[in-house]
Amino acid sequence: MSARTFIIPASDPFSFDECLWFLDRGFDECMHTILPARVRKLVPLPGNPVLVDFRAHPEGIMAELLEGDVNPGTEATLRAYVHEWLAPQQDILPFYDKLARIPAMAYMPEAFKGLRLIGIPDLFEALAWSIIGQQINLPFAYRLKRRMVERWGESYDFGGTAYHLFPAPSVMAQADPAELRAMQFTGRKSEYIIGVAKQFAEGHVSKAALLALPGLEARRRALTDLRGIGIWSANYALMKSLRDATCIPHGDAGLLNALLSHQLISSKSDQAAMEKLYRKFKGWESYMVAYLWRSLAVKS
DNA sequence: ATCCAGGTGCATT
DNA sequence: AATGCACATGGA
Repeated sequence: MSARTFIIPASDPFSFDECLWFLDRGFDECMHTILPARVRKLVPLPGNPVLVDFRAHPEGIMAELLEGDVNPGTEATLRAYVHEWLAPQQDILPFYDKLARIPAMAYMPEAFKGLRLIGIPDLFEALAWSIIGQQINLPFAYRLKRRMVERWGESYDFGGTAYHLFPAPSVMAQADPAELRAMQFTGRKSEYIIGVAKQFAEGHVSKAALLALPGLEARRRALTDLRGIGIWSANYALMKSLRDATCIPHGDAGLLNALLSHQLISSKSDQAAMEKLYRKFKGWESYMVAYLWRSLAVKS
């Protein structure tokens, strides 16, 4: 009999509460369920989805398998998944040193202590989500995602609560764009999502293939070659799914607002100030963005 | 009402 | 290479 409870160690500083904050920002999120001091998620281990309960533990995170079969490889795969999702073992102290050098951001290591960049391990999910979120407000984007997930994603009911997997590319590749359109996706977004799904289903795109490319620029190019994936979406997916540390979703509405509110730029077109700031976060650009996004939730 | 939302692709200069 | 525009709808 295999263990059903795992301790996933974290490197200091790590805050499970900050993870929960991100996962529970008041949006209609359908990919996990928040309970007091814990989050439950259907984790898509290959061929064997498992329902996992995550909560804080003195050493980091405690993960408890609530439903699903435990195989010899389950623990290792689950640990790898959590690393891609929450990165509890990433050493963020070098990033905090950089924050401390920017007066307007020097409060962040204390205010957001232990916050990690929360990832989206499934590359197709990250890309589809980036398409959904283009040029609309977040509450509406979450509503669209829920409609798509509930219509095409695998669903499991545990104790009266529905848990979902993000729809597989092979399923979305066969979807009728008119159905997405009827769910208030734009006609264009319907085409984009189904088109990207087809590229996955036909084997032209995969996370492994993207990782095998020689460098960031090649990866960016491979993504922006997809119709519907512009530079913003490519950088978003590289940051959230491949956990590339150096990606900035240039032009992002939230990022620009955060830069303005911290008076780090004088206007949304102040490219010079942006580049000057970004240079100071070399190697940690993605974390800089994540923390600026975090700051948006703090009332000014 | 009006403007802005986690933008992108395509047509026109 | 730069600029303009449609896309669709919700929230403030």
